Formats: sequence, C-alpha cells, structure tokens
Amino acid sequence: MKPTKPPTLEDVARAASVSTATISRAINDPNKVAKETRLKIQTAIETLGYTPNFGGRALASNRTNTVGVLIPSLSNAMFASGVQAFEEALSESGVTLLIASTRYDPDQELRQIRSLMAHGADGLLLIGSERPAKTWDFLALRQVPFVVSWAFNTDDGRIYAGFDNFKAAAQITQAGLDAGHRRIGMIAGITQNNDRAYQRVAGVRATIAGTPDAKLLCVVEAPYLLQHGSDAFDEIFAQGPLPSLIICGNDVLAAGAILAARAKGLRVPQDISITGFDDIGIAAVSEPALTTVRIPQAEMGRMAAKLLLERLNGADAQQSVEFATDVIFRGTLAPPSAFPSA
Amino acid sequence: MKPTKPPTLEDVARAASVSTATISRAINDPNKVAKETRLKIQTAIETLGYTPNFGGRALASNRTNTVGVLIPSLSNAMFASGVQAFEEALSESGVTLLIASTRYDPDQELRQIRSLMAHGADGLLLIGSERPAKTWDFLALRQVPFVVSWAFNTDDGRIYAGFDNFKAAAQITQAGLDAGHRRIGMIAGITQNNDRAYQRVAGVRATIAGTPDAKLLCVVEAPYLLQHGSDAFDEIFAQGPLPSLIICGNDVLAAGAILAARAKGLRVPQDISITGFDDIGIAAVSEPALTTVRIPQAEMGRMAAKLLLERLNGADAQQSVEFATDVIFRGTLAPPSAFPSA
DNA sequence: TGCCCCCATGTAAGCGCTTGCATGACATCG
DNA sequence: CGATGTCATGCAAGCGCTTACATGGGGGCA
Repeated sequence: MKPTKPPTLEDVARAASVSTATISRAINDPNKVAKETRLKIQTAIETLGYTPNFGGRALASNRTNTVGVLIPSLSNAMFASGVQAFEEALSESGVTLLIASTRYDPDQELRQIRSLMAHGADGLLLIGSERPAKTWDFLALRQVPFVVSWAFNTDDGRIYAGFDNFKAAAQITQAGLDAGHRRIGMIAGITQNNDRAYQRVAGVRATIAGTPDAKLLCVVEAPYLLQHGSDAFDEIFAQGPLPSLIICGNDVLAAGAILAARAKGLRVPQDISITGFDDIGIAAVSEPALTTVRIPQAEMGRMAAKLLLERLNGADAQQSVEFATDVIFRGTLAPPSAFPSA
Repeated sequence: MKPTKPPTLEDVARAASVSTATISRAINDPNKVAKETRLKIQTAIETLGYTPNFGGRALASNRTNTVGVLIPSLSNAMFASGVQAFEEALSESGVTLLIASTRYDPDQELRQIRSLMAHGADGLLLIGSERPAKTWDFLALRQVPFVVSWAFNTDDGRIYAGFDNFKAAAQITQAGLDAGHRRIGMIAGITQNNDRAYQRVAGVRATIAGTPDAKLLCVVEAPYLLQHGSDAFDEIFAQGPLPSLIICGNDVLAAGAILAARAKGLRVPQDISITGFDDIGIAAVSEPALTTVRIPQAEMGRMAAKLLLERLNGADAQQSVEFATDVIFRGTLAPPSAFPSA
C-alpha cells in the first residue's frame, strides 16, 4: 500500500474538465469564475480531497501568508498576551504566525531572522529597537517588511507599535518621588543588548537627576528571574545604606525582591517600597500586590498586526503608534518611613 | 532605487562560478562539496545576503521544515516553558515553529489545524488527548504526523510526550488526605472540551472515593483566570459547609482562591488549605507560596520535539514517553484545624 | 445588423529549488 | 599503461501553482 501522492491542480482540472488556471482562479478569486463552473470544480475538489500544495503556491505567488515574530523568551510572561493578540489578529486575516526565540542574544536573533525568512515569512515583528548594524543591514538588504514593538522611537524612520520604556520608567519613578522617596535603588534587567532594560534605567536616572534632593543610590542588574531578584535585593541590602524605594525593571524581579525583603524582616511597604514593571499576572498576586507599570500588551499586539498587514499589502506613509503606559497603584509603594530601618 | 529582487541560487552560482546544483548541495549536504568550493560559496552567499527561497525549496523537496503547535492560549503560562523548550529543540534541527491558538475551542482547533497544514506544516504538536472525531479523521486523512502532549494515554495508539493528569491529580489529593483532610472541595478548570481539566477532576474524585471517611463536598468549575478563582471560592464559601482543603485545577485559580480566602478573613493554611496545579511562576510568589503539582514542562517540550522530528524522519515503532509529576510542598497545605472556622 | 466590449476560460511561461544522471579529472591497481 | 573506481561538479528535468496574455462567444447599443 504505497502512500498515493496527493492530488494536484492538474488532477482536479482533469476531473472537472477545465484548465488549471480556472481552478486556481476558482480558489483564489471565486467571482472571476462562472457559478456553474465553480460548482463543478468544488465537486471535483471534494471528491479528490484536494488541498493546494503550499510550496507550489508560495513559489508562484511569492507570498506565504505567514509572518514571523522574534521573542526574547516565550516563557517571559511579559510577551505572552501581546503575542497572543498579535496571533489572533493575524489569524483573522488568514495569516499564520511563525515564532522564534532569541534568548536575548543578538546573534541568535539574526540567525533566527534568517531562519524565519528562509521559512517564508512575508514580514516580521521585532521586539525592541536596538540591534547590531549587521542585523539592520540584513533586514534592509532583503527589504523585509517589519514592525517594531515593545519600544518606541520617532527618529529612525521605522514603524513602531509600542511604548516608550524611558517615559514609562520616568512615570513610575515620578510616582516614587511624589510619594516622598529621595533615596532610591534600582534592580534592573540586564541592559546589555536590551534596549528596553536600558531605557528603563535611563528613565529612572533622568527623573531622579531632575530632582535635586533625590539620589539614585545603586543600580544592580539581574536576569529576569525570581531568584535573581532576591539576590539583587540581598546585594543592595549588604552594601547599604538601604534605599527607601527600590524600582525594579520588571515584575518578576520585584517579586523576588519582596521575598528577599521579607526574609530580612523588612515590611513592604512600611519599611521599604518596591515597584515592578509590566503588570504581568504575578503583580496582582504577590503580597502585597505590586505597584507597577501597566503595558497595553494586547492593544500593542493587535496594532502591530494591523500595521504589518497593511505594510504587506503595500500601504505606504504609515504612522507609528505610541501607546501610553500607566502606573498601577497597589500595595508596595508607600511614603518612606521617617526613621529608615537600616 | 527599485526594489531589487532577492538573490536566487542562480545569482549565488554566478557569483561563485559554480552551478546551482553545487550551491544547493553546499547548503543541504555540505560534505558532498569540496572544502574550497564550499568556502567560495559561503562568501558569495554572505556578500549577496542570500536566503533560500522557501517556495522553491518546499516545492522541490516537498518538505518545509516547519512544524505547527496548537495551544489553547499563549497567555496561559502553563504552556509557555514547554513550548519554549519545544521551539529550542526544533530550532537546533533547523525546524521552525508555526503557532496557533485555539481558545479551548475544538472548532477553532480544527480550523487552525487546517490552516497550519495549508501553511505547510510537516507535522504537529497537539495539546491534550481529546478532540472531536472529525478532527481525528482529518488528521488521519491527511496522514499528518503528530505528537500529543500535556496528556498521556496508552490505549489509543498515538504517540505521547506527556503526563497523566488523572495520576497527577491523585497525587496532590493523596497529599491532602495524608495531611489529614477529609472534607475537600475543588475549584476545577472548565472540563468541557478539556480532557486535562476533566482528568484532574476525575483523579481527585477517584482518590477521595477510595478513602472511606473522606468526602468531596463540591466541585466548582471556572475559567483559568484569577478573578474566577476568587469568585469560585466565594461560591464555595457561600454554600457551606466549608471544606478544610480546596484543591484547585491550576495555580491561577489557586491564587485567586487564596486572595478570596484572605478577603474573608481566613488564614491560609491555618484555617483552610489550598493547593494549586502546574507550578507556574506565581506559585512561588503567592503568599503563602503554593503547594502544587510540578509538571516537567521543559523536558516534555524537548521530548515532544524529539519524537516529532524522529517521526518526520521516518522512524517507526516509536514509544510514547510518560513524565512523572511531583507534589511541591510549600506553604498552603497544612493539617486541618481541629475546630473548623466555618 | 454590425461593432465593440466584457466576461469566462485557456495557454503557457515561469517562480527557485532539488536531485538523478552524466561528465570529467584524478588516483589506484593489476 | 590502460582499465576501473571515486569524487566533485554540472546539466536539466521537473515540483504545483499563479498570472499575463490570448481567445472566443454573447450582449448591448446605435
């Protein structure tokens, strides 16, 4: 029993006694074909169990109806909802999503971009605005349509559907200053090769620098993992003097910091305030619930899909879209205690 | 500046002064080509920024080196690490991942399966073991190679890389019984169209039924969202009598339940024990930290990739792989108090 | 009635790649 | 030294589909 080869357009054409061109049209642009013929073709397709061959189609039309997204890490909840929304929006237009993860490594990202291109992606969604020149060069050379998200920029002529990490960091910092904090620490993500993490640090720095009596005591970088958040807190604690507020580069780090603070007998927020970033699930669950920055992930994802799709369909003069971020006040930010506990 | 068309094999061939066949071989089977030639070709490829055209390749080789995965929801952290591992393992073999989400809807799943096939997926990763006959029929008709994960079964002749939800639920239930609980409640996921959720309920039921003096007071179903976990807890609370232990179908529901319990002034675990399922990030962060069931997501993902890849390469007589799950004891399970507070 | 145009369909030329077979250079062996 | 084998490479035939262009029949309009 050999696996009989799947039927081709030609088989259908023979069965329906029309040309392959007509079949093709019946499939891709039905109202170019007479109703009667269409019916005949429909029957033939069904009896043969025909499905278009993807390769042939892609080769001839030079379109795969597939787009790719490059995510630092799928398991970072920060991207999940955005990508989910992106996928749903694409799916509504019959476009399917190729996914690749980069592990925050620019070389890996370039490899994966190549791979996605080689797998036929018509366009790409890129996370973050900074990458090595060779990556941009490749993108330019191949004229890949792409949209950038999770970041925002107006100067580089690229299309963004994202938010400004610098501004968002400034927002939460300002909230801290408004609450009365003047001695501030930061647990940041690893800033190398990560413009989002870098911009967040820059936003914090700039905002504090703009307030004469406030001081940024220390910035510790740590990978986005709970344990590293705790470790970073311990490091800050060991170094002393203890800040009254620690701004964290994301919620996971903040959750880790809270755990470490409590382990040291410090009450959050009475003894020390801690803020997060991203507003992922754990922000609401941690105890106390995290004061953090909400990123409009789903809207961003949908918008990114819209822009990319438009772009693929040849729209020009597109506009980047900037999304606003909000500080979500929950339980971990309070005025500093009059008598610091450390 | 006209949009220069991307370079083709032929361009590379010209640049390297060899035939297209040699280039093709250099790419796909490097040791069939003399080292010197290979180098020349490598250079040509790089200066031209050549990437193989997907359509041509797929058409000629009848392979896309693409596999698809169907996930209920990308934003459910439960799948993230597993899919991440799956992607990484595939990526090592030069295979790229197509992703589609089903929203826990079987019709949507079938549509997405069709879509992934139409986009050239060579094989599929399916989550969960139960789906409508028409879906299985389609899979069989098209002879799609696939592997099933996040579930396990020995009776149906399919290949699994997963775990037994029934057993896992039995484990955590037994842990509750061992701690002395006899009046138990459950907040389950929606069991309709979700064999994992269903099996978890079944595992809890069976284990409790096997212990003469223990009783399952109630089972409330709720979507996997924090708020619904809280609502479900309130419902159980309102109905009374209050169980001494509430087993939850996943960690998010458990976190919601804890929040609701605390809102009612109940201490966890002194007044009531609550357990989770999946051991996602929030389990460690919630207060107290969740006692839950750990699923070996990453191993599962890697194994699924391995099995699927083998399958695509024509391996036969494959074996399903069952992964063990573990109860992770943290802070939310304690012996029942002598004098129940409700 | 005759002209034009439009609509439905057919013809055939690729799209870029893989691969079986052919070729030629060189080494090896009797 | 010629026959034979081996290795690197080239040649060219498709893979299944889309689409520009060609064709012919019929309806509308003057």
